[in-house]
Amino acid sequence: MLQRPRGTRDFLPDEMERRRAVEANLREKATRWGYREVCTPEFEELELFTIRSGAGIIGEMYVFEDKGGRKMALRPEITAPVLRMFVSEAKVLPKPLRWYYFADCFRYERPQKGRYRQFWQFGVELIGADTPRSDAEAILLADDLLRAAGIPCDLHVGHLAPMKHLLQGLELGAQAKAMAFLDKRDFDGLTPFLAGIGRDDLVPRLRDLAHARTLDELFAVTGEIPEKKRIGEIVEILDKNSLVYTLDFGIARGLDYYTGMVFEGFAPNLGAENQVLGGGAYRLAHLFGGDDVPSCGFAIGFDRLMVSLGEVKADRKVRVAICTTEEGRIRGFEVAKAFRDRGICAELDLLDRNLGAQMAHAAKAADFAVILGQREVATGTVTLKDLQSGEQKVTPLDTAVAEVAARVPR
RNA sequence: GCCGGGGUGGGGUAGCUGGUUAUCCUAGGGGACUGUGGAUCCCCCGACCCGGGUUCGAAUCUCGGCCCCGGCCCCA
Repeated sequence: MLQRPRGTRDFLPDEMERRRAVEANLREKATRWGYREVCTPEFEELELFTIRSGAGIIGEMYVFEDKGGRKMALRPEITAPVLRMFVSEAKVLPKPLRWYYFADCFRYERPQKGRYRQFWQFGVELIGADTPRSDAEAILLADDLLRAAGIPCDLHVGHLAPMKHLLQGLELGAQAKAMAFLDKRDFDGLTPFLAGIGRDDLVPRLRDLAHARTLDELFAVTGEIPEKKRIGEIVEILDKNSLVYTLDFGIARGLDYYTGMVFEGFAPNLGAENQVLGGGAYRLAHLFGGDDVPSCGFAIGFDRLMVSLGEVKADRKVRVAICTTEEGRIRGFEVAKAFRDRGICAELDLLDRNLGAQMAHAAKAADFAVILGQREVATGTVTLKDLQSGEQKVTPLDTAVAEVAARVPR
């Protein structure tokens, strides 16, 4: 038996229906906010990703050489491709651009709960806006999407400015390290690190920063900083919209291209990999040869979302099973077509089963049975049976179709 | 890359201190039932992850690999 590649999954129809149902909710919501779908290639030049994230990520990517000897990579994320696309063909579109994508990504990592080597992201990029309101829109949209998906998510919202303000005396490498410790809330690691460079005086203020849950607590730590007004405006918008969230100025997001507002979302039932959403304000376009366009975006880990949702059933479509005796087999195709033409799912028996066996099958898989035998064929009628109630009647075909159509939920 | 637990029909399992034809449930196909139901009864289909070793004999013991689950690291 051939095995499927490690960290990948097969999806049976039940699961695909669940995934598509959730996906449809996400698309619908993003569309209502004015976001439109974009799509980029499944693979890109390797450099696109190393420019953004450094050569260190090569070990965690699917990298290959194409027949022309070019270094390529399966996309490990979609923000960089989208910004590449923006720079190469959308620079002149009226700003801001509101784009979303739903697509699969590939990372060569050790699989664990909610982490696969092929996984799907639903992401949003808001390009060319840099105001408290654009920051707030991204956060509110993220919340709206997670609600649409049915996930009770714990949203953490922060801003990098306060942390950078406190760390401004340190050299860049030390700043990055300190931020990584803070992001993990690893004060046991942070303290000796800062002591090692003679700055353990910062530890108490950093600790207070990471624990600040209100703006008063935040600014008590940082004092006046240039971003105070902007952070205040973001928070005001979130609060006026009754958003439930946690202020968290310990978020560092591990990447240096984030420029200001950052946020993350955590969902239950996920074990060690419980972050389902991450994003913030960033600047990337200049890396791909464009102007330094400010952007803001986030991505939702779709597979984690589905794991967190657990066992939910997608609504099943109304199905009609056409059950025939030998005399009705040919007419069955016409009858099935009449239902299909009205948008109703209709299936025929293909196995020469006797009527009893067809009915038994229909009872498991369908909502209605349409019985076609010698009598129906002779009189040009059908027998429509409601498999829930057990009621049945002999009617003309279009009456039967209309009756079933009336039962399809809209 | 590291640590722990696993891998038996499509799904779930018993066996696993080596020994006839590998257990049971479920799903699937057929029949009892060529004009009507998910019940019942009967039949059928279908599995020891792969490879080496020990042995008269391996699902069982052993080694390696692959994969799965959970965790560490990482997490763009």
